[in-house]
Amino acid sequence: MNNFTNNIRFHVGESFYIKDPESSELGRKIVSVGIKLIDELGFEEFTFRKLGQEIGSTEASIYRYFESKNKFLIYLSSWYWAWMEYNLIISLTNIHSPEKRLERGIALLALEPKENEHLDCFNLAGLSRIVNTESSKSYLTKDVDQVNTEGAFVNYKQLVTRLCEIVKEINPKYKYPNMLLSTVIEGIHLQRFFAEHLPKLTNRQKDGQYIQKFFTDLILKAIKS
Amino acid sequence: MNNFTNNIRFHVGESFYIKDPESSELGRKIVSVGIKLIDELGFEEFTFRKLGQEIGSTEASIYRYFESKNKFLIYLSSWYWAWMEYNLIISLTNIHSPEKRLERGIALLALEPKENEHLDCFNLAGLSRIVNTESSKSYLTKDVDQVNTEGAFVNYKQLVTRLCEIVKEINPKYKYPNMLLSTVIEGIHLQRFFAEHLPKLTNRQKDGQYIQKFFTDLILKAIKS
DNA sequence: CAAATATAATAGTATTACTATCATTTTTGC
DNA sequence: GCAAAAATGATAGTAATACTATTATATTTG
Repeated sequence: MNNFTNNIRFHVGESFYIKDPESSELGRKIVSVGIKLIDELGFEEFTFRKLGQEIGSTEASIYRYFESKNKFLIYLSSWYWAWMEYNLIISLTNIHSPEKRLERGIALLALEPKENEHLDCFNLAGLSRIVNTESSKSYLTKDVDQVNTEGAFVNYKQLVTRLCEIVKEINPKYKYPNMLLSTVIEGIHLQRFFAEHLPKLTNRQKDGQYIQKFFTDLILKAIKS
Repeated sequence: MNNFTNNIRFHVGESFYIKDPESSELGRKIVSVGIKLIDELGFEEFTFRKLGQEIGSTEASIYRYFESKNKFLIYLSSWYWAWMEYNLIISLTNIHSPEKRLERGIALLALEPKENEHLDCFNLAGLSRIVNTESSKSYLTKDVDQVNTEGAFVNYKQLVTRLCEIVKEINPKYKYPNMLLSTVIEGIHLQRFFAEHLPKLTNRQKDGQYIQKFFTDLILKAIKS
């Protein structure tokens, strides 16, 4: 059914939780219902109070796991990127052509997990929607430099770096691999959002893979020398 | 010194203000100091109370101009995009080659206005930074469909449409002009932000024009048939 | 100059984003 | 099996936010 072993854990920097939520029943409930609530309400309307009520616990208990809802969001995003990197590694195993590797990478980034697929307490479809819509709010703030030094974005940067290496294999002279990859990743999120809410900013096609195709085409043409 | 006449006004949909801020001294103060405060504090920390104190007025008075700080942000963004469209029109006058037109369009989008340049009560450098960093927060919310029907994004969409037309001139068969342009516009904002705060996600170069060059290169390669 | 309108001053409400305290339950180490 | 430690629950409290309401005072306008 799935490729995961029971032993794998995705690492999130310790600055972003007070107590590891994967270490207790309550912690796992906070994560699973937290994902559901952010997905339903949006990050602005989501509060620890509402989450407490939903899981039959209290605000105070949640604060023993996470310092703030911003750190909770960073925690979730970081986990997501660690999980994506793992997926990437698996998806690229034994694929040798760098073009194929890059294509597969984009495909993975553009893929929306199936509803109800989950890994431990993480609902993947919900988490993917959250990262899509909410995660930019974790860096578009005045404290970005602070949380960055605490490691909020290492998992994300590592994934970008990994994909950049493939670009460099294809064209070592290409001057903008990091810009290209970060533009593409954020662009995928944005286009997914636009397709649903601001369709005049996209070119939706019957073919469900058009976002992936657009970005694959974009990236491959860009790095051709 | 500048190209603007005293008679030009940029149109923002009426849903986004209660009373036209350009119609009174207080209104103009709200806008000019509002821009300054959002720029300094970030949108999350910005409040009407702080703005009231800063301009020697009260929260209640500001609420007579704007229903909420979200609508204020939409107002500012809409004004910005109307202004950008006007700039674009001027910048493209008498330029006939569509490639040149597109290049100039990107250059304009990537340009950061000089400090202290302003048009009426709008400080352009500050407003540009706000649009860069904060404006995505006006659509990445659960009420995006509602504000969209009220016209929050018409000015933005219109600019995208205008640029798409140039793309279609160059290659009428290109399938993704809207995706390409919205990706590029948002990408420019993102890369500017990354250059300052998350440099590992960019490829900063000594040449101050590298963002513009990257996106021009990207877009022209993408639409080549 | 009266009437209309805009602004200021003040107060109030429900909610948020926390922190603090203390009692109770659960876990653990011996 | 029990005491000590740790985790959770229950409750309360604070400062700030995002507003709304009321009334008084300026300012504009016909």
